[in-house]
Amino acid sequence: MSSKEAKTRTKILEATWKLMEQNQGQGVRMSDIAKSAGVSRQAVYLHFESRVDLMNATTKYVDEVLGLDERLQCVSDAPSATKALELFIEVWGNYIPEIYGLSKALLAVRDTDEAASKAWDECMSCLRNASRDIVEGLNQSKVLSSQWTNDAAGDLLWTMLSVQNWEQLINDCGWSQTQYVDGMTKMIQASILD
Amino acid sequence: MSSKEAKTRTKILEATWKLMEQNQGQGVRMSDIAKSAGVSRQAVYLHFESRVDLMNATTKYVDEVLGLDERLQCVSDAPSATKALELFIEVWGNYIPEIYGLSKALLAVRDTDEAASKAWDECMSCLRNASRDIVEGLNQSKVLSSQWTNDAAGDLLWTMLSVQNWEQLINDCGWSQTQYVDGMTKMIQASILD
DNA sequence: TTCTTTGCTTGACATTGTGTCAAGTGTATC
DNA sequence: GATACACTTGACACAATGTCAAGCAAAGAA
Repeated sequence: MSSKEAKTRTKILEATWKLMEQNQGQGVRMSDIAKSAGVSRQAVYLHFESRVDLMNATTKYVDEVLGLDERLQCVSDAPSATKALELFIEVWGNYIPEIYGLSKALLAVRDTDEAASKAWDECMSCLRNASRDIVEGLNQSKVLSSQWTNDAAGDLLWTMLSVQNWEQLINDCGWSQTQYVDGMTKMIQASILD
Repeated sequence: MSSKEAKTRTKILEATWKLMEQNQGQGVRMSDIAKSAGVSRQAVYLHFESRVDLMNATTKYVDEVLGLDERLQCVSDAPSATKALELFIEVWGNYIPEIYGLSKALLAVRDTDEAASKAWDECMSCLRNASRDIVEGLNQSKVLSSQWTNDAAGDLLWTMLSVQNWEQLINDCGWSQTQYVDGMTKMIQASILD
């Protein structure tokens, strides 16, 4: 019964995800995760090498479950490049709250751990590539502001849509989710469109 | 000789600052700081309650030494609101690299420690107020884009100028310092000016 | 049914870094 | 010479990660 192993693994991943979101990525111990998953602390170490390894695996797991790629599908199907930009901001902007806790946890260890950094970058590269594609589309439709190169506009778009900016506007400035999406859309349109 | 006490205190603060910048705020232990300051580890605890207390004190110290307020003086003296915006972005943008290491360290503990959060917010409120003032000036000069309220534009300006955005553009996107200042200026002008 | 393997448990232990405590040292000052 | 002060020294408590070895219970093979 090798499915038992997989089941336990999934239980641990689910518990990790849940706790990370509950506590916004802060102060979640290995023993908390084990308890929440209904297994011993050591069982966690039988499935994952270390805390960082577990977090990376959880990131991958969450990514599969939530399916950002599929959500971004509708962006590719957009009738125009400008509409694609709008949809992109909306889809990603509404995705952030779902992954916020885990993101925070990953970002916190990113600086001290090479593997975590890689995991985060991998996750982000999806967004970065999407940003580049959008900008490329805008450029081909001749609506990209002439003051930017494709690369610069892509970097800016990607940076503006960072989890940290979302966090700052929502948490520190008290913006609502709709305010965020609307505001970001207006701001980005103003800065990179002609 | 109460000046000896102050001297030791300063030595510790200087050592903390130096190590934080050297290691970009990561993996700096109390014993490292003590050794670098040339005092015993316990001496550090005689001057500062805890690690977080020390970091907050260092933040204050650095703030005094570098004098952001004075640097921002030239912004107030600007001949026009639009020029003030330009100068603001330049002064702050060039200030970031000087406080980057310490900022990272402070941001890292911000989520787990109330006192650190307060210290950071206090430091940021200076920038936030400046952002508000700039926007207010732009509004009075009738050059603020009509799509924003004063508050929203202030929040956006402040968010765009975050240390994290600087970090992402410089470290992840490989922008140079000049590219950052120029890019930010163009982007912000495009988004909040008429 | 018995034997073995597999997945997990249990409890002990090493390690690292923070923070505390108490006794001791050296040195200006009265 | 006595005193107070700033710091040192070394031991300790504590929390969290990660390791190790022995054991247990159930599934599958003989």
